[in-house]
Amino acid sequence: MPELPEVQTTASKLNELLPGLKIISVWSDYSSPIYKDQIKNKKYFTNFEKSVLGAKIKNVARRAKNVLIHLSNGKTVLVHMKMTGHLLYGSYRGKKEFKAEIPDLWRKEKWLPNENPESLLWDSYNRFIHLVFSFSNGKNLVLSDVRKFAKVAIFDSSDLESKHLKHLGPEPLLQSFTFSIFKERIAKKPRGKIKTVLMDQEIIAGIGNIYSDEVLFEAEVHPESIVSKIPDKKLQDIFKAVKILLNKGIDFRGDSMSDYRMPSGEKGDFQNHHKVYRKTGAKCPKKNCIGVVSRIKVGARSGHFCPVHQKKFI
DNA sequence: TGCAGTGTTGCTTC
DNA sequence: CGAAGCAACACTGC
Repeated sequence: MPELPEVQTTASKLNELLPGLKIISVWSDYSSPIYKDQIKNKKYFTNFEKSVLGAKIKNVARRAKNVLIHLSNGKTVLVHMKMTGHLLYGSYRGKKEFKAEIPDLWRKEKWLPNENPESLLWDSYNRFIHLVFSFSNGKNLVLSDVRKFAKVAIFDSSDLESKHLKHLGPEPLLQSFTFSIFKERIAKKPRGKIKTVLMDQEIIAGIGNIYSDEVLFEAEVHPESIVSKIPDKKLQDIFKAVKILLNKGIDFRGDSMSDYRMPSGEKGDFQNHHKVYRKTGAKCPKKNCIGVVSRIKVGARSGHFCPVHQKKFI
């Protein structure tokens, strides 16, 4: 779910909506175990609150699968949505005034992201709201998360790349991410299975289970192929497919097969364009291929592929 | 009814 | 050292 295209969609939308807004209050049920860093207990939350209150949003960006909310005071709020986290922007029943106690009410009543009637489906997610920023314009940014894996932290903006995001691999959609860089990165795991290596955030940032399956289908490489055994020609196909599919994911505004939603609560569309992901038993969509999509465990994840035309290099 | 499976990451174990 | 397993959590579907 939130892989690079989903996080990019969220960050881009928020970057249209939030810059210039002033944070006038922040609420969180900090007893929740999700706030691994500063927001895990009351004392830390007070510090978090101090750092964001009164600050203006400068802009919102993405690095790997992290949403980065840069503030005017030199701080950055980092949000990782993990499996089921959502950043939603909207109003509480159109009320202008916000009171810090209101989230308890939201859990029972209605949250209307962006006042979009279709978003009523999100009513059922009210009780999973764990963090609320409210802004000078009467609107709010909330983090809802059923499984409570999402991570929120605040850092000095200047420390981000040099310290907190240092371990991450390069951004695959940058021009500077060339074929030779790609080869250099995956060569760090010569004995790894290609699907697992593509999903390793320290090797390349942003690819997860959905896009790795789709990339390998496109490149016609079996997910269990061993990195060092894959011929150069095939590596080029994988490299091209990474760029194509991540861009396609962004063009379709993310993948909502599971429960990813945009900040408005609307669905993305990439789930309607899968070739193999969660298509077990379907006929291989490649022209003239007689294969049937099968599913195997690769590492601890399920991988979907066509056993006929995706070649295994071992 | 019960249990396997679900997008991610990071810690523990071997 | 690297790779594999599993935990964090809650819900869905077979």
